[in-house]
Amino acid sequence: MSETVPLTSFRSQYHHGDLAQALKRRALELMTIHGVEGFSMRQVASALGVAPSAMYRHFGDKSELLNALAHDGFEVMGALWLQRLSQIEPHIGANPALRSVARFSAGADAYFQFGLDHPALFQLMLGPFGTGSASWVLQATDMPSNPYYMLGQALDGLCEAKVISSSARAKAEVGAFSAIHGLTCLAVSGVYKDLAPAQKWEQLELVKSIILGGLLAWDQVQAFKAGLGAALAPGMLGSPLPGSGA
Amino acid sequence: MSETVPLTSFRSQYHHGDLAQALKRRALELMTIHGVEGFSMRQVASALGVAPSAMYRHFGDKSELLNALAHDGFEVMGALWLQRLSQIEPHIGANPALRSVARFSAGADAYFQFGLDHPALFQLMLGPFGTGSASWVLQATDMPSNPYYMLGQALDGLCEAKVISSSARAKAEVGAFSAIHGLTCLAVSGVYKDLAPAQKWEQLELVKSIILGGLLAWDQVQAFKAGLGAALAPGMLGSPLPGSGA
DNA sequence: CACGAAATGTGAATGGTGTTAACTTTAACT
DNA sequence: AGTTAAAGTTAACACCATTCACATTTCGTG
Repeated sequence: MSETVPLTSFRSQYHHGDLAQALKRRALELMTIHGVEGFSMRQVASALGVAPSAMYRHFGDKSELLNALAHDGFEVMGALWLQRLSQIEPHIGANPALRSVARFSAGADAYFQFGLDHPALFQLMLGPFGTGSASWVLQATDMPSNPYYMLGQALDGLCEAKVISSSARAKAEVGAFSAIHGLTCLAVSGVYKDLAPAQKWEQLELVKSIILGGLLAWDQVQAFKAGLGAALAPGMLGSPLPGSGA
Repeated sequence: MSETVPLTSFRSQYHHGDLAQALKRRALELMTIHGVEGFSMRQVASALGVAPSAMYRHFGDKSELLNALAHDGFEVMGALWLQRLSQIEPHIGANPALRSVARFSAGADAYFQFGLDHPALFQLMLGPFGTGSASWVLQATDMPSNPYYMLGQALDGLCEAKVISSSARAKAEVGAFSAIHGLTCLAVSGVYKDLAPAQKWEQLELVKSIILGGLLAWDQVQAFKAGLGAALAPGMLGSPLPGSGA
């Protein structure tokens, strides 16, 4: 009986059985160790005992491999998000308002935790690397495992539970995502990167409070800013002043 | 009269007069064009018509050059911040509350504008590059041209004008900085990078509203979260759930 | 079952990179 | 003027991504 599928787990010589997969695994390992910038094709090839040129049968390019890694990373993040949601489910009671806040909070936790657990991968997915796989996040708006989409659902929940007004809901995505993403960046590879994990989680708590408060007080702030706009010269607020220099 | 300072602006041959400076200028130009990752020592050397090894008389390392660039960048950002402040000064009236809000807003504008104007430099200063010059921001807390320090002053202003409570002030830095930094990252090299400038500035307006609202409603949210904490299992909120997988 | 075709891996080579070492030229200071 | 240190040069090393011609293995099909 000749099996059509190659099932030998260790390959004696020439053919590896399932490179591409092994390649991605090793690449992720090495990237986790050496960071995104310190990552090299030749290293992963040699770590698998394979010629560097062999990789190009499976990934036409370095960026193609990194994109594959990033794509897988989004699914891992999405799974973590869902896992967090189901983990809190038995404990969040029946109050719709509290439920919606807890689910929003769990989502933020998932995003943050993913960054802390997989800093290099996070950087690859949402940082300035990988041939711009980040803009993918905005486009596939209907796909789960898209953090932007999942955040939107959490905000919908807050709105339906009357925790935030629908006018706040309409504008909430950018601010909420910016704050959570910004803190994650700072905690992973920025200003806060040397803090202890417990402190990082406390900071996430602060950020979530700001977001929630900002959405709660949305209409109040709009009124405030209207008064401010009257006090300022028109167009002074929130526009690029001329003469910035290069 | 033999001048001790070399004042010839064009160097005929061997000695350049003031490399190091010219090096930094060219490096910044090339980095602006090719991005941080596409930046190369040899390119800047050849752009100046100089041997690659000549650079190492002035910068012991690539990272040393990048750090010098980042350091200069912080001063440019600080200058831009001050410039924005002085530009709005004649227009913001006498109302202390409105004044403090306008100054906070101007600071956020400066940070954001710097990112849009100098994306590569911004990335170098506060992104995952440059041998961690980012953590410098937290340390030199008394130095002007430190955005974290300047943001702190803006928040102090809001507190003194009674726009936000002192308890909100005490916790405000992280959330405010995260949100502004996060949006700047996303606009420069992330999810929002392909949006038109006007749209980016609108988004900054949303982020500022969230921050301001979050600080305004701070105490209200703390009460809310206290109720939420009672509804949830203890320690469920804002802690890394176990079993995240690798 | 055999045999050609397609898939997969190898070795060597190209051009680019950061960095160093030994050497040369210029400026600076007695 | 002559020594010394600064600042630049050439040549080399090790590493990198990528490619091309070639070798081997697997698969589909006669």
